[in-house]
This record gives sequence, structure tokens and C-alpha cells, in this order.
Amino acid sequence: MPAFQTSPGMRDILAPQSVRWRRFVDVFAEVVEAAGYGQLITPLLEDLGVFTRLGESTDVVTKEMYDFVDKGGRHVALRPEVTASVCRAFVEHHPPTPWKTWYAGSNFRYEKPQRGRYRQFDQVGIEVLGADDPYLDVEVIALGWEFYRRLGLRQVTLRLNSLGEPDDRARYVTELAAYFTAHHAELSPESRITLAKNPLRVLDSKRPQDAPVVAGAPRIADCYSDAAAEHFATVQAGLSSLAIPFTIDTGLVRGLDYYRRTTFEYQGGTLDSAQNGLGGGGRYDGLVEALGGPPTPGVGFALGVDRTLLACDDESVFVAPDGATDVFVVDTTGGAEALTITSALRAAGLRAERAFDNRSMKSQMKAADRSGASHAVIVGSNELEAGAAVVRPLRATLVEGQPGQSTVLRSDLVDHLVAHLRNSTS
RNA sequence: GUGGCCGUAGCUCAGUCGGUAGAGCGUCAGUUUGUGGUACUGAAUGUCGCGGGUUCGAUCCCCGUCGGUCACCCCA
Repeated sequence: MPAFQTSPGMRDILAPQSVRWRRFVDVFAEVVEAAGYGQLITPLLEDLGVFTRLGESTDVVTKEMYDFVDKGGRHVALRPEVTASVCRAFVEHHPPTPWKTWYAGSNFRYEKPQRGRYRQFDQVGIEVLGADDPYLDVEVIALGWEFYRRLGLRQVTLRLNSLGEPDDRARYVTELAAYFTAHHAELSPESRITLAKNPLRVLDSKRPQDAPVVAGAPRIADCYSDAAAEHFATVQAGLSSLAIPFTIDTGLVRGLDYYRRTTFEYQGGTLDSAQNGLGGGGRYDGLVEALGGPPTPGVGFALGVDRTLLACDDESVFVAPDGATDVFVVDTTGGAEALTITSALRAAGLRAERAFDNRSMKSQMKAADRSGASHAVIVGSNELEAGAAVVRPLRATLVEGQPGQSTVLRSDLVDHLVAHLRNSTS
């Protein structure tokens, strides 16, 4: 057993999985940059206060934060999400609005790890600050939808809700609290505790015991102001005009309690219900203000990389691209030839590999085969003397009695291979 | 944080009614010595998660611990 291993809920991601990981971010960047979003890179570490502004009733802030006092006496924390950092950056740099940003990176939450739930986990997301337009909500939701489509995911569903204006929401929470208090005895013990902290979250309960009470609860829709109702109607109409299917879920209450108006969540159809939330987001306000800025509306989402990748696995979609090399250089004369040949091939833009430790011809050929290279370049003592090399196709030699290999002068080798590979790939 | 299940070679797992352990895959090397996908032969690798207890003796029983997993919770 190794003396050290990764901390709970944290892990190493090796190739080829890491390749897929990077591709994932690349695809996301392609989708959102096509819509004019610019990447924002923020520190993993922020002043604790940046995150406590997220709200007192969220476990993410109150119980799950990695916080500590640094050597300078500052109370800092590893970010549990990045929306707060985006708002902090907005206040710090006051960019022109609407400010459209995207990000990708790790977040930290001290939770009990499970599959699809890690203490260090990655998210990609977008945030737009400074615009109130319902069509912006539609754009944001549509970009997430388009991203899943680009990955190849088919079984994603979109759940949508509106929490109304802050006043509506406050009024609703009061009504809800009164209702649940009246049905206190019917609630599960866990939900009673939740009720005291945040009545909205009781709607999220997955315990069967709570189902009847939750089903009879007042609806947020009845509390909408005219403005909120109109905003929500426009969002729905916009999604419909883009042919993006959604279902209204009045029980959809996002975890962080800064949301108002539109909230949404993408769910994976193949995942178990406990971990089926692929990503989600919504409209929020008050956050920029809480961080010392002017009143500024915001909207955005964050998508979990792990869960989305799990969903991709279930649908056998977005498989890791193979890092196949083009040419594998076999050198049985000591390795110096392989050094110069691979170097020249790489300079010419080809992916070239070689063997080390002066292994046997057979061993090197095996490695060449495994590398996925389409051609092997073979240099033995004969070739070395003749100033040449053997070029052997590795994938086409299945034909009986046709080795198909040729001897090429070293001076022509690179050009020969470049021409050859261009032909076979196009 | 609470509860259930699990923890044996790099990977997937078998096994010992308690006497320190195996398979497949993978890796490496060979199969008359300059050429890869199949086949054959052979080899290496495990403190049987860790600590303690019971026992003449534990990988197998008991306790604890750590890690994983599932549910709750939370959320991505």
C-alpha cells in the first residue's frame, strides 16, 4: 500500500480520461464563445466574506467550506462555487455591461463523498451581469442545452421554475412556512429541521413521507407579481420558439438562496435520482450589491463535469479521443537515430513516438503496434550504414505475403512520411 | 454529519469451514537470433486497507480505524 493517497473525495485523473476532460472544456468554450462570452479566471482562494454573502441558510456556506486563516491572518476559503467570485470580480473591475463570462475549474465542498460527488469537483459555467432581459435567460438556458447536444447527450431534461420577484418570494416563503407549520406533525423529522432553516427547501424533500404534504403546498405561481409573471411567460415563449422542451416544476428550488425569478436545472435521464442533477442555475440579484457593488441583475448556470461525464458514459457518447501517434520509430542501433528522426518528424508536424532502453526489434514493433501509429520507421544496422530507413505501414499489412514496406533515404524520410500520411488520412 | 454494504496482485475478481493465497486480463522475456495484431512457453509483482483483540496460529472470527460505495442530507 502506498504511504500516501489522495484525500477523501479527491482524485487523480489520468490519461486517457484527462484528455476527455480537456476536450469537455474545449467543447464548452466553443459553444459559449460563439455567443460572445469571454473566459474569466478567478482565484481558487478568496476572502471568506465573499462566500458568506451567498446566504446563511445554505449548507454550502455554513457547513461545507474549506476555510482557514492564512499566515497573514486573513480568513480565507477555497471557493465552493464560482458565481460569488464572478460578482466580486465584477465589482473589482467594473467592466461594461452586460458582462458575459464563462469559466471552468475546481470547487471545494467538504461533503461526504459519493459517486458523482467529490470534495474537489469541476464545473463549467457562464454568468451574465448587468442585464435584466428575459431573452437573456433564454440565451443562457439555450447555451447549456446546446452544449449537451454537442456532447451527444440525448437524455437530458430541462426543468424550469420562477421564484418571482424578491417580494413575491418573501411572501411565498411566509405562506409556505405557515402551511408547513400547520402540517408539522405530518412532516418527517428531517423536514421539520429544514423548515426552521429554509421552508423552500422542504419542497425538495425526497422522502415519501413528505410527499402528500408537499403536494398540497401553496404554489409559487400564485404569488407572482405582474412583472414576474410576464418575465416568466417570455422566457417560456422564447424556449418554445427555439424548440427546447422543458417542464415547469414549481418545486424546483435551487440550493443557493440568492436566486429570484427564473431557475432551471438540467437532469440526466440515465442517472439515479440522487445524483441526476447535471447542472443548473438561474437569475439572481443582490449578490453584486452584497459584495459592495451597485444593484446589478445576474443570470447564469454551472454544470458539473463529473456527472455530465457519467451521463455521457451511460449513453456511450463523447468517448475519449485516442491520442494515436502517426509514426513510431524503431531503432535497434542504440537509440540515437530515433532521437533525430522523431525530432525531425515532430518538427514537420507529425506525432512521433519511439521506444527506449534499446529493446529488441520485436519488442519495439509491439510497442509500435500498440501506439496506434499508422507507420513504423525502422532503423537497424543495415539502414544506418546505407543512410536509409524502412517505412512500414502497420495497418495495411494484413494482406498475405505483402510486407508493403519500403526503404527510404534518410534525406527523403520526413517528406515521404508527410506526403504518405496526408494521402491516407484525407 | 447519520445508517447499510464493501476493501485480496496494475485492473476485474475467486479462495482459505482459521495453518501467511490463486485465475483472467495487463506487463516483461522467449518460441533457431532484423519486423507488430492470433497461438504457445516462461517470468515478475501482493506486508489479503491499517491497528488491536481472540487463538498454538488470522487474509479468513471480534473490535476499532481509514478508504470506497449506496441511502438520508446537500448539491454539480
